[in-house]
Amino acid sequence: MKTLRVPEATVTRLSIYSRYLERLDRNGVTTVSSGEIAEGVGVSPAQVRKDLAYFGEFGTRGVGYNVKDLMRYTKKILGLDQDWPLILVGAGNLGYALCTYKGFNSRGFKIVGVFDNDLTKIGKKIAELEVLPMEKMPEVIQEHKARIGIIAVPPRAAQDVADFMVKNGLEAILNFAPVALNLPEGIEIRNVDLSVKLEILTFNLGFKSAQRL
Amino acid sequence: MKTLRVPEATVTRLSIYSRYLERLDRNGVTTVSSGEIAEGVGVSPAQVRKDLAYFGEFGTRGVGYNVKDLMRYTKKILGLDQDWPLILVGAGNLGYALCTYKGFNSRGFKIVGVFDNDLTKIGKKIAELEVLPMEKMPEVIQEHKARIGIIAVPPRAAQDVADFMVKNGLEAILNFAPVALNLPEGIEIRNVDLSVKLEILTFNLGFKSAQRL
DNA sequence: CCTAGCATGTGAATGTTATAACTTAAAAAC
DNA sequence: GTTTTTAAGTTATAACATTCACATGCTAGG
Repeated sequence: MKTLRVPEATVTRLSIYSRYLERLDRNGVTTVSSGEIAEGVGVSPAQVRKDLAYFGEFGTRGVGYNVKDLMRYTKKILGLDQDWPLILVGAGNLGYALCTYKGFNSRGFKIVGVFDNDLTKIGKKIAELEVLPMEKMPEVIQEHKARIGIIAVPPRAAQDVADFMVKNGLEAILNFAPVALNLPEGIEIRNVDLSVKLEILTFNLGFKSAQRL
Repeated sequence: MKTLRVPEATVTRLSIYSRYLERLDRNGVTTVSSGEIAEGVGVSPAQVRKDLAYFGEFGTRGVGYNVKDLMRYTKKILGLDQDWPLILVGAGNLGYALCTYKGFNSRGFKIVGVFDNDLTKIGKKIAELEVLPMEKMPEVIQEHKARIGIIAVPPRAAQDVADFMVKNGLEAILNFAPVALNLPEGIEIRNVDLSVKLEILTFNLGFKSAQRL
C-alpha cells in the first residue's frame, strides 16, 4: 500500500473546508472554485488544491468543484460519514458548555455519557444526560461502542482520567486540561488549550508596541 | 533594529514551557534542564533550547536553567508581566465557562465585561459580572483600557461582533466561533475551534482502521 | 469541429521548521 | 591546577510545508 503521509495542517484545513462547504450548500451554492474556498476560509487557492490532491481528484478543470460532492468527500475523509459517540469527563462549566455545543452535533458528534467524581455533581442533568460516577464509564462505553473521550477536568486530575479512559478501551482523547498527558503508544491525543492562543495575542501585542519605539 | 521573526509554533511552545515552569516552581524545584522541560511537555530537548535561543541566553552551561528566573523571563516575553483585561461577547454556556475558567486568571487574564444582545441574558450575573448590552462596550473598554476581545457567539453573529469590537478600539480577538473572520490589517486574530481537533482524531481513527485491512 | 477561456492538478522551487551534531562554558572531582 | 562531566548555545543538515508556474483537460461559443 502506498502510504502517503498527510500533514496534520492539511487535515486541519480539510475540516475547515468541509464546514465551509456545508455552509455554501445550505445557501444553495452548487459549484465553487479553489479560489472561492480560499477566500472563504483565509488561505491560498494553491493550498486548497494541494490539500485536496492528497486524497484524489474531486474537481472539474475549467469549472471547479461540485459543492455537495466535495462536502461529502471531505466528510468521508474525515470519518464523518458516521456518527461518533463521545465520553465526557468533567461536569464543570466547561463540560456543560461542551455538552450543549452545537458545533459538535452538527458534525455528527454526540456526547453519550458525562462523568465526574464530584458527589455534588453526580445525578444532576446536563442537556438530558445524567452525570454519572466514573465507575459507570465501562458500561456506557460498551453500550455505545464509544472510542473517543473528552477531558474537561482540572489539570491535576487529567492524567488519572486519561489512564482510566485508556484502561476502559477508549482509543482517542481530546484534552482540555492544560497539561501534557502521558499515554501509551497508539492512543491518539490532541490538546485544546484555551489560554495558549490568548498568550500568542499578548505576545504579538507586546511585539507590536516594541516595533513602534 | 534586528527583526528576527519568531515562528508561531515557538510562541505556542513558550506558553506551554512557561506554565510548566510555574508548576515546577510551585513544587519547589529550583533548577531544570532542557531535557527535563522537554520530557515534561512532550517535545525534544533541542527544540526547547532552540526556542529559548530566539530570545536570549537564559541558562548556565553544565547546569541548566534557574526555574524562577526562566519562568519570569518566559512570562515577560509573552507579555504576562502585566494583567490583561478582556472583553467577552456571548453569555451562553461557552461564555459562562470562559468567565469561570481558572486557567485565565492564573495567567493574568481578567474578564472585565460580558456582553450579549439577548434580552433574556442581559442583567444576569456571571461570576460577579453583570451581562451588559452591546452598547455599553465602549465605556467598559475605555474604563479598563482593554485591548483584547473574546467572541463566544454563534457563527452567524461572529463577524458583526468582530466589526463592533474593532470599531471600538480592540486590537486583538480570540474567536471561538467556527468561521473565518474578515478584519482590517493590523488586528490580531486567532481562532479556537473546538471541533477541528476532534475531526483530526476521527480522521486518524479512520486511517488506523484502514491500515489494519 | 475547432478555438478560446478557465480552473484544476502537479512537479519543481522556494521557504520554513525541526532535528542532529558540534562547540563552548561551567562545575565538580581528582 | 588539571581533567572530566554536564548541559547550554550554535551551526549545519534534513525534513517538511507552501508557493509558484505550467501543462492538462473540460466547457462553451462560434
